[in-house]
Amino acid sequence: MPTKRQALILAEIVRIYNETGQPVGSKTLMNQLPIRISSATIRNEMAVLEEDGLIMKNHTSSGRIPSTAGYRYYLDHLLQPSVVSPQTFSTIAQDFDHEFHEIDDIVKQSANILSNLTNYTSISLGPETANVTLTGFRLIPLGDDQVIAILATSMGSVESRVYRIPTSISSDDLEKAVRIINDRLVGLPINQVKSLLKAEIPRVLTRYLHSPDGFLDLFGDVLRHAAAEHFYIGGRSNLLNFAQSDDLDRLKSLYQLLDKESVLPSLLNLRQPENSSATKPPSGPISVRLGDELDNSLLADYGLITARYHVAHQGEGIIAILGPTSMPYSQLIGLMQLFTDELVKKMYEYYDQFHDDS
Amino acid sequence: MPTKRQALILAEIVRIYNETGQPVGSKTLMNQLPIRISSATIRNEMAVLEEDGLIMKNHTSSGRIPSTAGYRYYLDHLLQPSVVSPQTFSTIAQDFDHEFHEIDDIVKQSANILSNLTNYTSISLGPETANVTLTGFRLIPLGDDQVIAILATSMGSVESRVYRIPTSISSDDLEKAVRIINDRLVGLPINQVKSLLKAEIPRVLTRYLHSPDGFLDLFGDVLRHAAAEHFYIGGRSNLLNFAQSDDLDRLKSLYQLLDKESVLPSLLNLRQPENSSATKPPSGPISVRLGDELDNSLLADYGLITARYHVAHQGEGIIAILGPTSMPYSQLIGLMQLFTDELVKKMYEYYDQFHDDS
DNA sequence: TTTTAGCACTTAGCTGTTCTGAGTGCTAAC
DNA sequence: GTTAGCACTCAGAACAGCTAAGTGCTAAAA
Repeated sequence: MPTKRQALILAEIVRIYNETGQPVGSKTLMNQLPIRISSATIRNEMAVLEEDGLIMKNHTSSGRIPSTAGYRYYLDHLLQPSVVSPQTFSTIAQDFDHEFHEIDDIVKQSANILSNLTNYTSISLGPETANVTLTGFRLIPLGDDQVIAILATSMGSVESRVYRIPTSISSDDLEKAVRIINDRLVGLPINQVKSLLKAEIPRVLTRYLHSPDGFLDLFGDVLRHAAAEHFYIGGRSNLLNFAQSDDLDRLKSLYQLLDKESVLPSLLNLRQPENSSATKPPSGPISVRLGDELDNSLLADYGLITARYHVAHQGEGIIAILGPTSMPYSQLIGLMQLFTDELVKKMYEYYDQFHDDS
Repeated sequence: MPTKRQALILAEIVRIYNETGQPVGSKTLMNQLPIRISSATIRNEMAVLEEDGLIMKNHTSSGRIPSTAGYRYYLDHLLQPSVVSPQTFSTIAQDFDHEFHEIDDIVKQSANILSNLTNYTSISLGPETANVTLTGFRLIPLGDDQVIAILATSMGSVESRVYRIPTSISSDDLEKAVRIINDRLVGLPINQVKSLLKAEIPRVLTRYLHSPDGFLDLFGDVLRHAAAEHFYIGGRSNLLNFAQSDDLDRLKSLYQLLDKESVLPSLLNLRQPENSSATKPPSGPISVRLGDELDNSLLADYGLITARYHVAHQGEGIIAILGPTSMPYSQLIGLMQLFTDELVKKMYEYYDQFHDDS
């Protein structure tokens, strides 16, 4: 536990290091600190901070930079979000000023706006599909032997995919199957639909249809796509802004990491393993995880600012900023608060068009 | 015009430089060349090649590397495609061994396969939509006041998008409008549909509908999306493989360039300005353009291998490899020939499912 | 007990020098 | 026309010296 003065010094080191990118020495601190103490005193205090593992030096006679633990302490105890400038505010409002046809377009656009605003990479995931229900399933024949399968959910999201009609199944049977699906499954949560699809539905269909397999594959496929979480990543190329030029290999791996949809959920701390007290979910709508906490060696020098937002009747969405450990957290967190507010507003605007009954 | 021996030396320089990445000196050449001549003779010949602008040196006493003009000459006169190894062949066949539901999935996959195979970045564009016709348009109501608009083309491609029903228009009118569209436009080439949409259709609709604007916007939007060329880019991160670590900024610009859909057509030499004899379209199905020829200062050190392929009744598709000026062209061109063959085969396989009448 | 001035010490990074290896251009002989 | 030989050039590595920034420690002052 650092003393109050030590904390002040730590905060100042974080601030200056963020501004300059250079290690901070005792003299610089003496000139910048609001209290009048000598550089020698600061050196003594810094020695303590270093013993506590909150700051470190690159070599014996260099200034200090915050360690990951130091950032952690700063984030937990010292940081206060700064207020966002009015023009930033109006930039956001302006960028969102489109008419969106699909919720995913909003999510996608949010990632782009945020990465433009911050010059970091951002990851956006729309409101979760947890308690979303199936509202309809259609098969529309298209020409010769193609159909388009359309699956609609209570979220207003629509998944449509094109299939070849399995030759094993008659169009009569298809109609029957669609009717059965709609009769039995509309109104149920997607997750339940998924599990029913494995057990009950095949039994029911076999009773009425000759060979239900082709249809089941088709329905399962479109369902899987509808239920999948779609992450949107904005400003990938911003990763190049702060990469040291000597680790192109790591950078490449990182790029490939972001393209793998499978790692993003764990990165954003979804699907937490149940009793892992090690990395417990951060509290509060905005949280920051640094280095090791991201559970990926590639991200040792990175930080992730995650903001969760709630959309009534829909669930929780997430938007995050990925950048170097040293980011201007104070500004960014202030920005994220405002940003999610605007994003949620836009989403309500979108949903209100449909669900006036909510 | 280099002599035969000079050409031999040039080809060898290209080969060795591609293998080692290092400038090639006269002694190395003496050991590698199939003919027995001394290093001094080689030096004399190289002096001539340098005068002709085909090779150059980094500094007074370094080995030679091929200049862009040298590569150009090599490509036009000396290169012969090498034969692809059987295991590469089977890798390609294996990677294509999926059942694809949409033509765009094949195009997308082709970009991924090619970039994995070559460790370069690849750009893929499906068969052009030039003589593709509209085969149907549907509006399917979804719940409250959403519709999904579906536009199908003779290529078997389907574009579906979700819209809010414009409040200005009654569902009765919508049905009428859809009927009119189908009666008048089905069977016409997409391009013609586009132009009719600007002139005739609005007039016709106004006769039958109260306020056709909302519908026209909607139809125009889905049409625009259906007619747009969708480029798929595979292996973006491979750009990092051969980037000098000191030009991160250029690299970033390049990344952003590739994300701009608007520059890709000109990069692939589509929509050639009519009388530009400067960069005349390269002949043959596979062509290579280098440095300046790409008309983009960011690409001064890059080369683009473009392969065109023809799919009967559909049009021309393009797939390209983007890499450094120094690529193993011999292998890559051999590979591209095989690859497009496989790709075309796959596409016929796909289309044959629908158009048995072709 | 805390703070401060002073000083010896450390280190990265810059500068300049030297040395070496690879390669060239040229000349004179073959 | 070809080759051997030689002087010359240049990048890059290795090394030393210097400077600027910063540290830790000690002893005196507050």
